[in-house]
Amino acid sequence: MTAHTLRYYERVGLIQPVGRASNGHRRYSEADEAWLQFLHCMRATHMPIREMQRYAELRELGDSTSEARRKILEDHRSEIAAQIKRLEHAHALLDHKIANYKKIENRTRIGGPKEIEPPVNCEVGIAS
Amino acid sequence: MTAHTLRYYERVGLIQPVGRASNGHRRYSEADEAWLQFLHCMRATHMPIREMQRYAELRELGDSTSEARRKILEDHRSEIAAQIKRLEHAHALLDHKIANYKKIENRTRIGGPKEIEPPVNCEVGIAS
DNA sequence: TCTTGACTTTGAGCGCACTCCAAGTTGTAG
DNA sequence: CTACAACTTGGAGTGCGCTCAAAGTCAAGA
Repeated sequence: MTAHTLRYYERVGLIQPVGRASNGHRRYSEADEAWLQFLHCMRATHMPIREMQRYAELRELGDSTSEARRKILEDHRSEIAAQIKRLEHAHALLDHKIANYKKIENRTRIGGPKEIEPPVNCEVGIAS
Repeated sequence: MTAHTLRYYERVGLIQPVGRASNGHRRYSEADEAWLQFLHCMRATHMPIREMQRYAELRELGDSTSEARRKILEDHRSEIAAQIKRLEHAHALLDHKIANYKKIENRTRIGGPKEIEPPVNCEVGIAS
């Protein structure tokens, strides 16, 4: 996280105005750091800034917003689960395609294969 | 994928100029569709358009670019693996936090707990 | 014949999340 | 005392990936 980003997050209300040293420089408390780490983790998993703002806002309002906050987290958790699924699917697809590329490279280096193999585009989405 | 996006992809060279019906409307072949599906899968896993362009370009150049293309796919596969790791970490974190929220909600509804439990912020990044 | 709707084009516009610029202040090292 | 680095501010700029607007063409249906 860059200093620019930290200031940006403060500007847009993701973090409360942070403590200052006597010279006016920002001093991040451990609580600030933990919160920033959490924000970072949410951003790294593509939670929109808007949603993080909403969460931060509720957090400021205190314990009565607990359920609303939990719902936000649950929604994001679902989103994460969906992302994982997409990624795993793509990962498998790439395994398939990479293996296919290797096969092709061997063919062209050493010569034709002993048997004619079917084109490996036997699955949707394997198009070269 | 919207029609807008399809035209955009054609404009930026992700797909070759596609066939037309007699009235000038685009007609996507099955090969086009398979390729688009692949592109969609890559985008859904955050491959940048730039990299997809590079891949498409190599693909047009024919078999001699096989290794370069494979490298692109391998790089993206690594990227995907890293993403999965991040997501799984975040998922576990959210499990933790959501459980904690539920605990808090039960406490406030029913009354104090029988025993004083330690605050659940026992791990980095669990800050409310 | 007229209307409707789906497509066509070029080029501009938008939302997101930063990212940087310019000008100013402060603390430290030489 | 001077130079420099590291911070401060408000506001502007950037890059990505779409997304839409405006004006035009064409085919089918009432």
